[in-house]
Parts: sequence; C-alpha cells; structure tokens
Amino acid sequence: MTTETDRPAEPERVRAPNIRDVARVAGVSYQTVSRVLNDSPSIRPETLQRVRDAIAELGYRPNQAARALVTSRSRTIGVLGAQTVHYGPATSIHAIETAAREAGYRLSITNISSSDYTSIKSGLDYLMSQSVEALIVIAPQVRVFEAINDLQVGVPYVTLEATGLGTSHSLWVDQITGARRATRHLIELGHTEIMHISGPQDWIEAEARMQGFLRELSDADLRTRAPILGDWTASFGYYAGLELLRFRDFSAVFAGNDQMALGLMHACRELGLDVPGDISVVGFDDIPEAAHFSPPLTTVRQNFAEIGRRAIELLLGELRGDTGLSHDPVQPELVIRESTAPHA
Amino acid sequence: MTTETDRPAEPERVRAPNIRDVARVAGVSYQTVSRVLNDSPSIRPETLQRVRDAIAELGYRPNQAARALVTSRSRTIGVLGAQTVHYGPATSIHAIETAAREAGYRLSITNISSSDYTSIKSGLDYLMSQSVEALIVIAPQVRVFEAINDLQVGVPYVTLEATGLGTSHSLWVDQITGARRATRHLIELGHTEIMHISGPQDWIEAEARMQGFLRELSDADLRTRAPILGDWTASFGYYAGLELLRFRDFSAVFAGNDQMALGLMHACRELGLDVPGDISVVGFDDIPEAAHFSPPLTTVRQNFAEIGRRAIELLLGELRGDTGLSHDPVQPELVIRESTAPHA
DNA sequence: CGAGCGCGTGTGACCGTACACATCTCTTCC
DNA sequence: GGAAGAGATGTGTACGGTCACACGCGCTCG
Repeated sequence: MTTETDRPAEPERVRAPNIRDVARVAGVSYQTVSRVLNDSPSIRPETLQRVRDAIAELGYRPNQAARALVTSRSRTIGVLGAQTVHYGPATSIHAIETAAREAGYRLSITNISSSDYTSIKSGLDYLMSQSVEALIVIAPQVRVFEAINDLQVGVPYVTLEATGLGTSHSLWVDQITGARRATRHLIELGHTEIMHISGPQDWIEAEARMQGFLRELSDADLRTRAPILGDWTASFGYYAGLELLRFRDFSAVFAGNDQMALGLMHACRELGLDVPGDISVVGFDDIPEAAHFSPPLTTVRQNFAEIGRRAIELLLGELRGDTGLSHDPVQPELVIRESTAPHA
Repeated sequence: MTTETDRPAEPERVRAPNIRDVARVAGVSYQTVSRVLNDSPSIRPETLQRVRDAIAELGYRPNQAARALVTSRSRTIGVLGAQTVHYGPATSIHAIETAAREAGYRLSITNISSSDYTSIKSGLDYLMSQSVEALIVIAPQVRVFEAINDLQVGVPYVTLEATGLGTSHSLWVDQITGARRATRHLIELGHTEIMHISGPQDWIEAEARMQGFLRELSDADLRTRAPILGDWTASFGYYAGLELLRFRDFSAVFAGNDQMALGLMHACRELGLDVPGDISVVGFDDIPEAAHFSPPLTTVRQNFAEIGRRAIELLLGELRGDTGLSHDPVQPELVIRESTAPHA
C-alpha cells in the first residue's frame, strides 16, 4: 500500500501493454512472447503457460497496426460496396464476413455514396491504404471497372454480381439466364405482351436482366417494347404500375426485383385488377418476404450467401497461389408461386 | 531500353513507395513529405507542388498501419453487429458509415454469429486490437452488456436500439412507447382481445416491445395473454398465424416487426379472413415495403438513419471532450394505414 | 570423444510514419 | 548592424511488432 502512496501519482498509466511488458512479467524475452502469439511449435509447455498467464494478467492485446506494418499482411479483405442496405448485397456481405472470419480474415468495408468516378476512386484509395490483401467489389456500377483498372490495385480482387463481361475477376450470378427463365415462363403460359420494369441504368444487373428479357422475347419472335427504368423500390413499382395500367396493352410484367413487383401488385389491387387473373407478375431475387406477398410471388432466386462464400474461397485460393479456381457462374433458379397464371 | 536488359531482373519491385521514396523524388526530406500529408501550414507553395507531383508520380499511398502505430489514432470506429442483414441494423450501419466518413472516420465492422459470451468477447477483442477509437454496438442481445463491462473497453462507446436501461452509453429508440402507441391505437379502435407476436427472447427490442404491449393493456384493464415468441421472419408469422387462427378468440394482433405481420396477413388471407375486416394487424419498423403490403400495413416507424447519425455525433463529441450531449431517446411514430379498423 | 544436429531461447535490425527538437535563412526593429 | 523572431526545412527517436540470425544446451553417431 505504502509503495503506491509514496509516489505522487501514476505517471502515465494510459499506455497499453506491449510484448516487452508481457516478457518482463513472464521472465522471458520479447521474442518468446511473439512466438507464443504466433503459436510457434518449439516452446516448452511450461514457458508457454507462463507467457499466457502474463498476457491474461496484463490484459495484453496484440496491436494489429504494428503487426500489419512489419508483415505487410493485414489479414483484412476490403469490400467496396454500394447500396448495401438492399437485401442482396447485405446477405452477400454477411456471408463474406462469416467465411472470412473462419479463414482468419477480417473485413474492411467502405460504401460509395454516389456512382461518380471520384467517389469510387476515393473508396478504393482508402481500402488500399489499409493494405487490404484482397478486394471484393459489390458495387454494381459500371464505372467501378474503369476505376479498378486505372488504380492498378495490386491485389487479387473479385467483382460480384456482374454479368460475366469476360474479365477473370468476376464471380457472377448468371443474371441473363435468370431473366430469360423468368421471361420464358411467362411465354410458356401463353403471354405475348410482356412488360419489363428494369432497375437503374448504371446497375450492371439491371442491364443484364434487361438483356435476358429482350433476348428471350426476340428468340420467341414476340414484340419487344422499351422497358421502364426504375429505381428498385416498391414505391416506384407502385407508381409505374398506376401509370402503365391506364392502358392495359399487356398481360404480364417481369419486374427487375421483388420490391418493384410488390409495388406493382399493389397498383393492380388498387385498380381492381387480379394478379394473376388479369396480370401475371414475376420478380427477381426471392427475398424472404416474397413467399408471403399477396399473392405469393413467382420470382428468380439468387443464392447470395453462396456468392459470398465463393468470393472468399476464390480470393483465399489466389492468395495461397491456387490459381484457376472455378469462376463458373452461379445459376439462379425460377421459383414458381401464385403470381403467374396462363394467359386467358 | 538497353539499361533495362543489362540488369538480370528487377530485384524486388514489390515494395510500395514510402515517404522517403517520395522525398527522394521531390528532393526534400521525408519530414517535409510528412508535413504535406498532414497539411502543415508552413510549406512553401513551390515545395508543396514538388511533393505533390512526386506523390502522384510514384502512386504513393500513406500506410495506415504505420500511421496508426505511431499516433495510436486509427481514425476508425468499431461496430459490433448481429443480424445486420435485417433492414433496421443495415440502415443504421449505412447511416453510421456515411456520418463517420464525413467526419474523416472509417468503420471496422464485425458480426457475431451466435449470442454466446465467447463469440461476443472475441468480436470485441478483435475490434480493440484494431485500436478503434470508439465503439458502436448494434448487437441487441442482452449478454453484450456483460461482455462490455467485463472487457473494460477503454474507449467511448454507444449501444444502439436498447431500452434505456439507464446506462449513459445507450442511444435508443423508445421501443416501449412505440409499442404502447401501437397497442393504444388498437384499443382505441375498440379491440379488447389483442394478441402479440414477439421477437426472440434474447433480443432487447423484442423484450421492450413486449413490455410496452403488456403495460398498455394493463393500463386499459384489458386481459393480457402470453405473447408468442417468434424469430422476426415472415415465415414464422405465417405459421404462427395458421396456428393461432384456429381459435379466433382475438380480433387484433400486434406483431413485433413488419415481416411477421406480413406472414400473419398471408395466413389470414389463406384462411379466408379479411384484414382489417376480421382481424386488425399492426407491425413495427415501417420497412419501405410495408406501405405496399396487402393491405398497406399500419406500423410504427423507426428512424434508423437518425439513430446512426446520432450515434456518430455522440461518439465524436465524446472524443473531442464535449461530454453531456443529448442522449434523448428517438421517438418512434405510429403510421396508420389500412390494416387496422374499428372492432365490429 | 568431438562433430553435427535439433530444440528452446535471446539479440539486432527493420517496417513506415509522426513528433520533438535542431538548424538555417531571411526579415524586422531598435 | 546585431539581436530577436518567424518561416521553412532537416535529424533523431519512438511506436509495437516480426524476421533473420546467433547462441547454449543435450543428444546421437561415426
């Protein structure tokens, strides 16, 4: 007790303990402590225990910054995201996080607010300055690709949810095939006049789904009409529906995602039209709520979690040197529920 | 050309340029480069330009790890999340990210998979070892609080979406008041037999909403009955609905969130019951889709984005020393749509 | 019986940056 | 005209780890 009151005050008790502090307490050299931290095999069990005790006693926590500095390995994977509030990206990120953690990696996530070049570049800049070891891009805007090429990111990277533009860096759900399946389903039901409400123009998936839609129609020699460009929201689907349904010159709609399909069905209901009796509706994504819409929505299921896992698998493989892992697209699946019916 | 072929090969061209490389190219000392990076006022414009040019030429990027090591300021805010796939947490995180970026901070996010103590502790451990300057907890499980206290996190922190348990560290939406408002709305419509489908028991919000529900009922001298414990999903709402509606001894349901309300309405529809004609339904959260449900859902709106902003504001204030910023709860708002009607 | 080897442990250097301080030049003022 | 001060720049050191290497010890083997 007296020893404590002798000195006027604790000089600077703020500094967190480091390996040398631990070493002093354990009565070993700092290198031995480092060995314990990196579980080196050649440590006497007794020494190991002493060091562990010292670590616990001091509440020592290794400093990642210092470790990253010397090894230039941050054990961090960067994620460049956009609109990660949406179900798809959020699910993918979650799967990525889980898979990464299991492999001993962590995530550094940054979102870009707008899709302009500067914003993308600053996001990438930030991630690179974190010395991330790999990069996952979930920002589905076209311009991201330019930025990545320009900036010469020197690490393995993967872009998600693209359209298989041919780069060896994309891991994609085959959106085009998915859209074709949805469209074919409507055609097979006898629909000949089919509308498409698309996502925003600068989203790669929106473009891909639109492509799939148009190709399938033209393969079936059906009349194609200009898709409506939406913004993914249920509200857009609703207002677009109110507008479109003034002229009922179509009997089916393929919506770019489930939310817009929901809004559209709301509009139908309000105008006294039956889904699927009067209008058939197909969505895209299969969000968990889609099965409980009124009526339950026929849609295209994307396995976002699978995508996330595959992304990590691919990147970690590349980091280990295992090149040539499968980049096969993930195939989406048509889920038929009750929002589609044969054309009268 | 010849100069390149003379030497056998580039020795080790991998190292990223550092400030000394920049200094050499610019013809100044490394300290001057450092000054430019931290925009020190006393630099001759000409020197400034030379350094900037050198930085651009080499593609130099400051190394965050080194900077964090020496300053012990990481300019990073840690986020401990759980279930961040849900709309609420995802929206909050997004707002946090935006607000943090505007203030020059970045986020380090880690999710806990299970709600057991070890998992929480390891998540916190990770964040602390990243030397985060502050901490935001979005994991609404009760046990998180114990962990935080045990681990002696030495940084300012804020927990979101709690119930105002009295700690000075929580920033909360007043869930209890929200739940009371929803319940009162049903009572005012003349309903006397009201069910509650709650969220999982270890979620603080679920508990709070349940409390609000029970208190309002008891204040109105109405019969209370045991709430059903759900899991937040639409599917649960659906199956619970099918089960409950076998005995129609109630005329209204207060669901713990919008998804479960959706599932419940699905069950009603399937059993030929009209919402709100036969059964009134209230949800919680006001997810963007709720306005387009069938019927559009009466629910309690939470401003998740506001919460996120406030969290950052609070933490940055504390880091600057501005203590005593407002911890006032964010008030949720009842949004009346078409899923509730007077009791016949 | 000494060389060689593996095990367990310690010593010095270095990663890239910021801070404290030193140095130099040029102006200003009495 | 010399001291004082401000402005612009350079030098040493520390941050907390890891890596390469060195060292002492006990064992095996020719």
